[in-house]
Amino acid sequence: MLFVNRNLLIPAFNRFISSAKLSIMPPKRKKAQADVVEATTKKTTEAEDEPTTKKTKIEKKSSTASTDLPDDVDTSFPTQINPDAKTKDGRKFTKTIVSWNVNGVRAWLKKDGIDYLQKYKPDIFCIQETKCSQEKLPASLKVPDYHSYFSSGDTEGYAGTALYSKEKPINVTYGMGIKKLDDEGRLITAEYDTFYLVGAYVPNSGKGLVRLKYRTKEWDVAFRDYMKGLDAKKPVIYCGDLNVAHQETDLKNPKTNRNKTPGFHDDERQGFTDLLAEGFFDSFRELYPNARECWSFWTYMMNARAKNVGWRLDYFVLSDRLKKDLCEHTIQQDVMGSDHCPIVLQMAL
Amino acid sequence: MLFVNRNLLIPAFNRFISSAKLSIMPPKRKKAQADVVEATTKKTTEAEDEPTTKKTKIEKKSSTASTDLPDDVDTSFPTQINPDAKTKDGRKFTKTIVSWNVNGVRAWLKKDGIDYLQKYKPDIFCIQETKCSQEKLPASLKVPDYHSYFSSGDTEGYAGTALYSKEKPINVTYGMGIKKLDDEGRLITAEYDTFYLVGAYVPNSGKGLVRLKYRTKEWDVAFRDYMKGLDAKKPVIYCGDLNVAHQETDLKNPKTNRNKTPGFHDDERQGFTDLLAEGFFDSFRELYPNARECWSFWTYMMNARAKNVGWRLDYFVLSDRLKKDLCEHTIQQDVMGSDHCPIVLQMAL
DNA sequence: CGTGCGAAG
DNA sequence: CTTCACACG
Repeated sequence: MLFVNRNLLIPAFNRFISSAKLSIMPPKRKKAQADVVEATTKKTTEAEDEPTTKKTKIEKKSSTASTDLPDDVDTSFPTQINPDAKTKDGRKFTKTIVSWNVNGVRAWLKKDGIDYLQKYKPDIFCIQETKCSQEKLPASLKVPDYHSYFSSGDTEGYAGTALYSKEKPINVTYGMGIKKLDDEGRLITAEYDTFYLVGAYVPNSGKGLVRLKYRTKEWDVAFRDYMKGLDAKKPVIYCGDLNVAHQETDLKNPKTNRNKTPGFHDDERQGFTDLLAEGFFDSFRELYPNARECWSFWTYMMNARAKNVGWRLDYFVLSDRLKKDLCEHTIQQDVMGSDHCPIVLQMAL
Repeated sequence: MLFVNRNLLIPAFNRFISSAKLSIMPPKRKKAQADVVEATTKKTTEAEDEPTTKKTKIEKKSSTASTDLPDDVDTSFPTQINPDAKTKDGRKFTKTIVSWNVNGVRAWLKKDGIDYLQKYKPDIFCIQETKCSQEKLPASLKVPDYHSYFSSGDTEGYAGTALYSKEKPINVTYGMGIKKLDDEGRLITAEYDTFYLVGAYVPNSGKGLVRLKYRTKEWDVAFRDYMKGLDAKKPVIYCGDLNVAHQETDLKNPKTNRNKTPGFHDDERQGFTDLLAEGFFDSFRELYPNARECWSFWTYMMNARAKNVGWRLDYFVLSDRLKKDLCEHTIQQDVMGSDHCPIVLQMAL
């Protein structure tokens, strides 16, 4: 009969694999990315993440970095969790916290994303962009051994966050108590004995930066106050998709994206700087100031992940007084299931 | 690594097959359908195609039909094209004409629907519900040996028809010359030496029959006039998705759908009757007045095709004076790629 | 259920 | 590119 040509299944199956569930090959890191040759028939769409520079660069020995560094400086960072992570002064970690923008919790579920919990058993698991109203949350999101909390906004299928916790928090709150900023389900705060855990999906400034003002003048400002308030009571662990690449080394193409693409506008970067100035630190950069290609996000467009053209948008930002308890920060770049990958914080708390 | 469990691929692959490209099993016809047991956890959604009757019917020897007939009456009809089809008076067919509602020409293309042309090489091939504006028509829709004509409406991705012809028609027109009815790309007329070929996607009356008036009082009325006009000049072959099940034997569940579901409202049926009264005939019923389960459409919902709960919505309606040239009418129920299947007319012209 | 749109990222 | 909403069938 028509359509029963079994041979047709092979390429279809391959397409199926590469498109959907799983990727066998992790993205190549630490390889000369400046040499990646652009497709010759490049449709000048938005050039978002692709530099238009085609100058035949003189090859360097190990030109892995988007910002140059002497060859003897260690630019590496961990992408695999260290089961023996310790603080500087030798105390072993006691808590594992994960943050992951899952880009649609229902799609992520179909890709068996939830298995992550079974496999890595973090103490706290924050996810962003659930894109799912309370009513439509699949039952399979409930997981044994975890208390779970879901926040969804007013607009169906937009934004939304969730928090899983082995230990039942003392208290869980949603938003920062400001109506205008709390209607998109972007913020969950869990209070524990010795710290606050804040999971956030910071508003994207939008195409054409149409929402830049809302993001920087409203959200960032109010959120800074919110963090100060918490920090005055207990130290804070703040994590999530912060929708900003702080420095030039936090995205592949700083030159082409600066003040053009949401996530790398000077105002967004300044907002992050201002937050840190209030007594917080970027735990990843604390541990790996010279790390390069440390992306946690690759746009689905233009094959960015395969080419490792990415951004670091996901962070653990901690109260300064937690610095002594910091053990490790991992970026699990080979875990698939979203356009972001999970980031993992290990603390001795 | 996570997500590399090869065993997970098997069910995923099965789901992939059954959902998308191809179905290995043709729908079971001519089997006792009245005995099909309803799923016990039946969510009373709309009961559209499912009778709510659960009375334990007394089994009949061969209760294939939705309307009862003596056991010795032939209720069969061809689902495979007859390469030797002849007229009543023994003249072999010279022309093969196919009509198929493809439910999105781009999705249909991905399912290799276009291969149908290579395989069956009809002289004329009419498709409905292309759901594609002119600009977005994929290049692969152009096929060697065929002249092709595409009509698309004003609203993106809605309705639309096309016509392929081996022989170049004398003339091709779109619509019936009435602005209000011509803005959805529903009608293509090709003039040949000895006949007109009209391919149509008749407006669906819509959920809640919100568009019943437009369909019956405007479209049906105007279209009858249009047909009369053509028929006055040359005999007409009119085909397409007429969005009506004419008689009770033209759908699985006449009782539950009558005057409720679009396609089986008395006004729609009357419209069809009125058209025939102008000097046309339903070529399928002419050849197979007692045929049962002769569906050309199964809703994607409720597993209707697997259960063979369908409708005959696709027709070849011919000018009475073509009756002598009629050879065969096939309903290719095992050709997949849409929620409709192709219907095939063979004529000695 | 499945197709296509349009918004969002 | 991929998600989701919504419309339509």
